[in-house]
Amino acid sequence: MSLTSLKQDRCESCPIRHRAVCSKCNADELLQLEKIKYYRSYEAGQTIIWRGDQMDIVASVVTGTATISQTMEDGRTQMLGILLPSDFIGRPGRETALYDIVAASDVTLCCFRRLPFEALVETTPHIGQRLLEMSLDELDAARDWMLLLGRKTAREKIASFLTLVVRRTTGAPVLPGAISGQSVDLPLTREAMANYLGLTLETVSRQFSKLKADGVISLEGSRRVKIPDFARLWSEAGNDAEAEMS
Amino acid sequence: MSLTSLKQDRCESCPIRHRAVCSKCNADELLQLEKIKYYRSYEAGQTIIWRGDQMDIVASVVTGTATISQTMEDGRTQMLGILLPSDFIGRPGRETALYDIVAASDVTLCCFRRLPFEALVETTPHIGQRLLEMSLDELDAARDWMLLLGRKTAREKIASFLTLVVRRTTGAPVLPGAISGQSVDLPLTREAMANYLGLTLETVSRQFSKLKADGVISLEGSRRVKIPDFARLWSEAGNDAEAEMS
DNA sequence: CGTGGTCTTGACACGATTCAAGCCCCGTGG
DNA sequence: CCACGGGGCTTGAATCGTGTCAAGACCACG
Repeated sequence: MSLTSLKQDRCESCPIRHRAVCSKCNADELLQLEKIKYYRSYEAGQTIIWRGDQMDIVASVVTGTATISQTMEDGRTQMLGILLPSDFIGRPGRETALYDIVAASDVTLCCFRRLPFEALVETTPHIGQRLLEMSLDELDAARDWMLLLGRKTAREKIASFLTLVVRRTTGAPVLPGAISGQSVDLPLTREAMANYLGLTLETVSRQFSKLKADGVISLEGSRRVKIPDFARLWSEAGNDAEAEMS
Repeated sequence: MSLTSLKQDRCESCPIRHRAVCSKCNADELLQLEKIKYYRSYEAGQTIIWRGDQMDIVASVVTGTATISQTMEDGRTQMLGILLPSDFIGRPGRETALYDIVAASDVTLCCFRRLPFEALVETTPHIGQRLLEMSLDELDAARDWMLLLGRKTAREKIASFLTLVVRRTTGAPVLPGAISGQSVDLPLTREAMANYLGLTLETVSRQFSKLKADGVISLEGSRRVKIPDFARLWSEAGNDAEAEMS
């Protein structure tokens, strides 16, 4: 439970200044936000928010990775999303959390008390606009994941996940050829991947072994994957061959 | 391909006036919208939008039911959502459609050309605010569905779907006791349910038979279901016993 | 009365889970 | 320095749930 609270740097130099909920704000609006913000850190493994908690704050992820997940009474859990720097936590107008948020690595958040933030959303359109954009992007991501969960095989799920990791770590849209031969670190354990993909950890492990045996990937230790041919991986993921690899 | 276009009634008397994207608008703002809107109808089964289509419009569903879905190259398809009256189609800033939209019944839409609509979103905050609320609601719905797709058994999926239908047709939050003994019509075919639930139509059919054999439901024809004990159905759906049946 | 669409049911196959054992790596303490 | 322990990971064998393929029932409609 060691969490630090610190009053903080100027927003100007913030690493997520240009992508977070504040990205459209001008200098004036930024000042408003600066007045009500504070940073807070969590250690890897800590639960940041429990389902059902009172939500008195909203926040942006500044550094680290967190997960959104939901757990059934009997322990089955489904991860609903991964939160990376600049992603937003909480929802204006919502009083209690619907999902668990857990720090997957050490995490620091830029927090705002909910009520003042809501007031700001009303008065400064740029925040609301950016929040809308981000929400719609998340909605698209959730829907893509629904196809994966509902219809893809275990092998396709793993391949899809790997393309996701590649796109996230290399950043933005990439040409298939350009990124073949690269290695990426997996940000999640086998168990966490299983929860993300709607599988068991044993199935995840087996599919990694099979993809390796088939030459689609090679493993450099259990948490680092080399992808000799990205286009091959892409097609293993069950994606349209011609689809833009957004 | 018989679709009608008609210039139309005043927004004042619109059946979705108080729930759609325009619900927060005042009289002035409504006038602005009225100037650029037009109605358009589709017959059951017609595809309203194909994935990849140019999206020159956005729209609200006025009457009828439509589905959002995504199909893989080999034909596997996953339904991503159901669109009911007042639900919104399209996204400001997006040029091409990511998903197929299909009329599940006869449907009429209230359409706006995208560019003028986007301009309006910028200038009239009430539209943007409402759009944000609606998007966040859809995001929550999508996430709940992810748990279903990733972790629930076929039986739980069917039971969950039935509770969804009950809640939608009886309207809003309901007390468990109050709605036991009611019958509801299923708005989808077995195949459409299968696509919604990530199952095959045979599995859907079998689970209906089993739930009937176990006394959880009874069938009045294949498209009408009677639920003698809603609390029982609710627990079959794998939901927390104490959770508010929102 | 025939036709096509929707739904049900059965037999079988297959993919994923479950249960179990054991490996590897790393940090801790004797 | 090495033994120990634990977490993360892999692998195997058996089981179970769902998909696949196929046949036939039901029903509305022409």
